[in-house]
Amino acid sequence: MGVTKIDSYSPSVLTLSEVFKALGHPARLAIVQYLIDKGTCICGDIVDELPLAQASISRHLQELKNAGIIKGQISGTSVCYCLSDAHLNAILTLINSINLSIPKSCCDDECTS
Amino acid sequence: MGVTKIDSYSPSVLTLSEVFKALGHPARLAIVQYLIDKGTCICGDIVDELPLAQASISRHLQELKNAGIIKGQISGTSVCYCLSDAHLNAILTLINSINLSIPKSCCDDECTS
DNA sequence: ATTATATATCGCAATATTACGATAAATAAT
DNA sequence: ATTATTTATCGTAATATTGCGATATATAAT
Repeated sequence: MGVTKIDSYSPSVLTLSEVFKALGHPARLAIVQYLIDKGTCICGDIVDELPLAQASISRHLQELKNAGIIKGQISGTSVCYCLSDAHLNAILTLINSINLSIPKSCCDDECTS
Repeated sequence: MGVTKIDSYSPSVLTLSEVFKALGHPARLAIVQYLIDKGTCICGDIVDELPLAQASISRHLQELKNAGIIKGQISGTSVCYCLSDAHLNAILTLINSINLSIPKSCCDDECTS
């Protein structure tokens, strides 16, 4: 995160920003959307889905787990992941359903730059 | 973002992950929460609120603007910022109202590590 | 026991982020 | 015109993130 002054923020802001940060990478968001669609996955499912090495997928899954977004259950040699919180599922489908429609220059006529 | 393979994701995943990424820093989330509370701010308001230099606050405001989360309107020597999308406000208050309750180890008894 | 399968971790290189002071730019006030 | 005031940008150093191959670990199958 660069050189963030992590001690200067409230715990709730820190926790919530960690959740957003975890969702703020396209690979991890794609994993979450896969879970919204299919319910569960194992690491290999995502390896087949995204153009990343197995080690990289595993790292992304760990980060989602650390942020509390997914949880994993060991099942034989594999680990079955799912969304850890029903609220999160609701939030994400809500966000997806909304027309975010964010043009890169939202207000060129009234903004500084 | 390190070495992300940015060409391998759908535009919607990329856009949405950029929004999350922008919210994924405590200073920027604190700015957004300030805007939810007060409606508007100028750069100096946030400089008084957070323990960061003016240059750093300005950079964070630019990033929120680039992600389409806030917009700014020039007013004299200052720039008045506000949330750019009513939906976003709704999403954020929703998220804040939900008991996210994300323990760091959500499922130690069933997880790999 | 050996081999196959699945996931996690290590070590490294490339890149991105963060923060700061200094400075530029642009309007407002005297 | 000069001086404040406010925000944006530049340059730089410190740190974090990302991705990969290689390897470790752990269960399942033969």
